[in-house]
Amino acid sequence: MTNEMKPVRVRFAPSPTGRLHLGGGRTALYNYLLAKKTGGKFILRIEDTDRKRYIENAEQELMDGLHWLGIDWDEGPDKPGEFGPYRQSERKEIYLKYAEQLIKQGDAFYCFCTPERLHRMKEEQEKRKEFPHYDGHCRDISLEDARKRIAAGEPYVIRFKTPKGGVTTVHDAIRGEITVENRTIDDYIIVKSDGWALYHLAAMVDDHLMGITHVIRGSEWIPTLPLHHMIIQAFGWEEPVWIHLSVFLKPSGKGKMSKRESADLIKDGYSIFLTDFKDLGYLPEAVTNWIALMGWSYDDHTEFFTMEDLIKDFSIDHLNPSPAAINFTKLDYFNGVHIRALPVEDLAHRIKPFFEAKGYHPDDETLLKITPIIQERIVTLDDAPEIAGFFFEDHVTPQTEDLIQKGLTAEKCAEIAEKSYQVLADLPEISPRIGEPEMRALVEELGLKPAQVFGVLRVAVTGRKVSPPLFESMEIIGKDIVLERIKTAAKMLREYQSRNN
RNA sequence: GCCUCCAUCGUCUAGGGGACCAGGACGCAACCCUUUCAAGGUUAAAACGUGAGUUCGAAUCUCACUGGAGGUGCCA
Repeated sequence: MTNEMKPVRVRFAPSPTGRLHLGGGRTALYNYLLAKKTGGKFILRIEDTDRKRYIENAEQELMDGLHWLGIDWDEGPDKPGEFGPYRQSERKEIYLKYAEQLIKQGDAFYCFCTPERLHRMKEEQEKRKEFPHYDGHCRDISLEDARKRIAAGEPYVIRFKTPKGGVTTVHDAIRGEITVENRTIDDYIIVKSDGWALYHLAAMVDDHLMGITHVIRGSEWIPTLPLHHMIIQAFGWEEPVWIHLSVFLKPSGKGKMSKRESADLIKDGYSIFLTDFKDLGYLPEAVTNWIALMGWSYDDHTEFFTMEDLIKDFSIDHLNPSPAAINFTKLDYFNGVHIRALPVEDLAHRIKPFFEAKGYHPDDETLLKITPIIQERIVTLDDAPEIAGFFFEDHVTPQTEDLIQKGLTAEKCAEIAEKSYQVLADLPEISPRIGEPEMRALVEELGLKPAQVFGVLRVAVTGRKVSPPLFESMEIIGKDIVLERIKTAAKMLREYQSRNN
């Protein structure tokens, strides 16, 4: 069905009031996917009508976050199109014009109630255990009187006039019919006293003017969906297909992430803010794959998706309406999978900054050599300097205790180091091809287990008990340094031996 | 409180009346592979919230309850 969909026009319409989080990223992604899939257009619109909440760098971070994920738009603040401007703060007059139309039609009215009166009204309603709603005080002021009061300089807002009886039913593409009693829909303010339109008006006007065919947005808009429907009806416009996505819950599944919890996450190497994932060592491919699957699925077994795959396979009828708990463990899994899927050169390029951030100075040649042997061992790019940083250190500092293998004495281990030295010193070079066969012969000769002999070597050469494959590592380090380190280790073991006798 | 939405393994999910004593994935456990750590392979444990109803037959449809979430702003 979706395969034959006509080109859509969709939009992602965030407000620059904070950082772009996972949920917003997913909403943007789904919009983008639907546009690409149908050969339609994806529009980025900035909803910045609330000047009080405006945050200076938010818009830039928003765009950076989307770009990092691999999402680009056809029209937006930085990409003029025929439906612009794409910042609501630049469209003030447009909204006023349409508000005026609503007033003339009798679908909206001027309201002169002071915030104080409204506050008192609300308190009384709460005392009487009624649900808070506008009491209709200014609903029936004649247009003539209203204009006089405005001319006299009285402050006012514009409210949409909702019907008092009956029900309103709106269709959502993934939830079916959503029916609400009209009496529960308030006479919402659509233009503030400062002359700025509110979301309910601005978004409906823009969606219409920008030719939006499908609105994919968060479920927090479900309660006001009937209002939006009424506004569109009042103008006589064509209604878009509504698609309300579920929310993301915290990992426990109990409620959504609080500000405090979001801030704490970073200590564990996670975040819910899109722009943090890069520095945390996550691949945009992995994050995209991960969030795509929280609320959408393809079939009962496919889970690896590139952006290209997603564009090909995405469809709105596989969207899931229920809330999803964020599972960071699964992100780690996806990151590993996508790291392993990367060409070596690409991965080498991506881990370089992480080495540099830890103070290493990786040369590209060495980097290219170590990348294949750590590729299946790192979960985040950030792990790379941790497990392979020693390749760029001049000296390693093994612990004597680590050099002594389980079930062996220091003396025996010293002997292993010394004999290994002799074997390796005679070779033209050390690599899995040249060196390993000889060393295995030595293992045989000594009557030991491979793990014991290689264990001594591993700690001696890399300075650690856990490392990438031994012979590959020694090849990269080079014969001279390897021999020097083995010699040092042997000396340490001998010293330990005499000290403890 | 009121309104609305949601409800399958711990988590993400497949499932849209018989194909399901419910499939996949993460995680967890065991085993195999193995010079460490990973990766990979095999196996195991693990779910249809409760109660009615419709039907020859319900995870799938209806209702109630329960639980969870969202909304209730001159925010978006």
